[in-house]
Parts: sequence; C-alpha cells; structure tokens
Amino acid sequence: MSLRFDPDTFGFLVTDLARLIRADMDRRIEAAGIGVTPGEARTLIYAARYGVLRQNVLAERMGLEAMTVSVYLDRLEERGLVKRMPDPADRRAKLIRLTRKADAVLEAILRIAGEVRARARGEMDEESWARLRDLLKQVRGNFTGGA
Amino acid sequence: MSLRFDPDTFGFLVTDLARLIRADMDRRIEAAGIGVTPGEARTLIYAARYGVLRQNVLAERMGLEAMTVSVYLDRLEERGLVKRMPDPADRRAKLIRLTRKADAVLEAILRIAGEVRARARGEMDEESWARLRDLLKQVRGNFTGGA
DNA sequence: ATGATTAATAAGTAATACTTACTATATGGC
DNA sequence: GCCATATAGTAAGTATTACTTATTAATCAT
Repeated sequence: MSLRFDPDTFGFLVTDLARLIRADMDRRIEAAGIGVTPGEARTLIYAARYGVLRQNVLAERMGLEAMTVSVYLDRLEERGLVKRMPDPADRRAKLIRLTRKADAVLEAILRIAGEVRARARGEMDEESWARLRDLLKQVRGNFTGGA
Repeated sequence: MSLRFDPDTFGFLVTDLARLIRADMDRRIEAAGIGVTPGEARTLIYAARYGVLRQNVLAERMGLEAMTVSVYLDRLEERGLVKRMPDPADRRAKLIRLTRKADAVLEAILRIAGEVRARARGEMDEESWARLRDLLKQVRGNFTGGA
C-alpha cells in the first residue's frame, strides 16, 4: 500500500541484484569446480586487467582496504594463482603477478561472468543495455567522486 | 589494457554500487544513532510495506531464506521494533507486526535512504533516473523469473 | 638523524546469508 | 480417525565480504 515504504527504490534494486548475481556466480563457480569465491574472482580480474602492480594500488583500484585485498591474495597465493614479488623500488611493498596457472581459471571465470551477464540482460535490446551500463557508471562515479 | 578483463561490466558495477550504498547507509545510520543495520532496516521497510504478515511470507517477499529473516527479526524484536504474534489460523506460524516504537526508526531510515539516493542520483536528469530504475527492475525480473 | 608516514599484515569483529537438523503443527490419503 | 508427509519456525554451524586497530619494517621529509 503505502508508497512511502517502497522496496523497489534504486537502493533496494541494486542490493537485490548484487545478492542475486553473487549467488548465481557462486553456484556456477561451484558447478565448474573452479574453487574460488566471487570476491577472489574479482581480484583476479583486476590483477589481469592492470598487470603487475603493487598490492596497495590494486586495493585502491578495487575500492577496498589494503587489508581486505591482502586476505584475498593469501587465498589466491595458496591456490597458486598469484605470486607476491618484492618491489625493487620499495622493500616494504610487494608486486602482484598472476601465475600461468591463473590463465585457465580466468578463462572459466570470464565464461561464467558472461553467462550471468546474459541471464541478467535477458531479452533487453542493445541500446537499453548500453544505456543501463552508462547510467550505472555515472552513479558509481557520484559515489566515488571519480569517473 | 586488455578489454577482456573489464572491471566495468554490469556485474562489477552492481557489486561496487551495492558495497558503496551499504557503506554509506551504514555510516549515516551510525551517525544518526539509530542502532539497526542496513539489513534490519530493509526488513523493517518490507514489514511496513506489507503490513501484518507471516514470517515465511515476509522472507519470500524479501527473497531470503526463512532462517535469515528469523535472525533479523530476533534482533528487531530485542530492540522492541517488531512483535511476533501467534497466527490464529496456524499454531506453527507467527505474524510479524511493527511496534509504535518502530515509527520513529522508520522515519529516520526513510530520511537516510533519501539522502543516499540523492547522492547516488547526483545531477542526473529525471528521465534518466526513471529509466535507470525501470531497466534495473527489468533485470531483477530476469533473475527472479517474476516481475 | 630523527620524526612522521607508508606498505603489508596479524588479530579481531560485524554483517549478510546460507545449509542442515530439529520440533511442533497441519494436511492429505486411506 | 490414523499415519505419512509437508510446512513454519528456529538452533547450530559455516562461509563470504569487508571493516578497524595495532604492529613491523622501510621510506621520506625536515
């Protein structure tokens, strides 16, 4: 009844969708026997996107605290998917690099991400889908103050 | 570099936004001294939206497992914001009702949700904002199979 | 040279949400 | 009416995501 209590506002929609997407990713990753969580998959993709880079820079790119990313990297390193290397320019810092073993995992993750995306899109036409992405980018920019 | 590893796809955008929104909500709720988590706030809004209803129906409306909602309700009941009442039609079931004490909390939550929404929207024009909501609804529908 | 800052991480915590197993009650078939 | 099955709620346990605080080691600025 009361429109004041609307569970279909922007925030609810985004929160719902994030949960649905994560659950779907999770299920598909599980089914594929990849052995990484959605968060770890996210870390891998960022690392693949930006190449060799410092942990703190990776964390900043991901919009997470350094500590949070450090724990993800622990697990990815245990699985032999990333390697921490000393940064010759700063002995405190560590450079993150994907291993060859990560290639196959990344391929599988990309495939799964594509499947989830296809499900999300459904029958939506090209223009709407592109517009949706643009609008979401704009909103994210409003939060992060950046692009 | 590689466009194959794009951290600006739909899934990333939604996941990022959900995290940013939750963090912003959290911060503002904290600052206002309301003493409920975003998830509890969500539960309250659903309860306000649908009126007196059974726990299992509430869970289904929220798209969560009954157990998950049960725990939220435990905490809300502790704070005196909801009341569990026996369902005269089924002695296993419990009806959920908001207390009067919940009114003030709901008001504060709505105000905060409005602030977060305003931040998300930024300078976006009316048409785009409405379109964004429609498109998100459509995508959520693709996941839930419903509206 | 030293005082402040930064990079990484150990430790602890909180929120969100799940599954499994259990109890009590309800319902449908015979 | 009786019993098998299903349902409503919850206790217990777990996993993921992500935070804060404090510590250590190294760097930077004055």
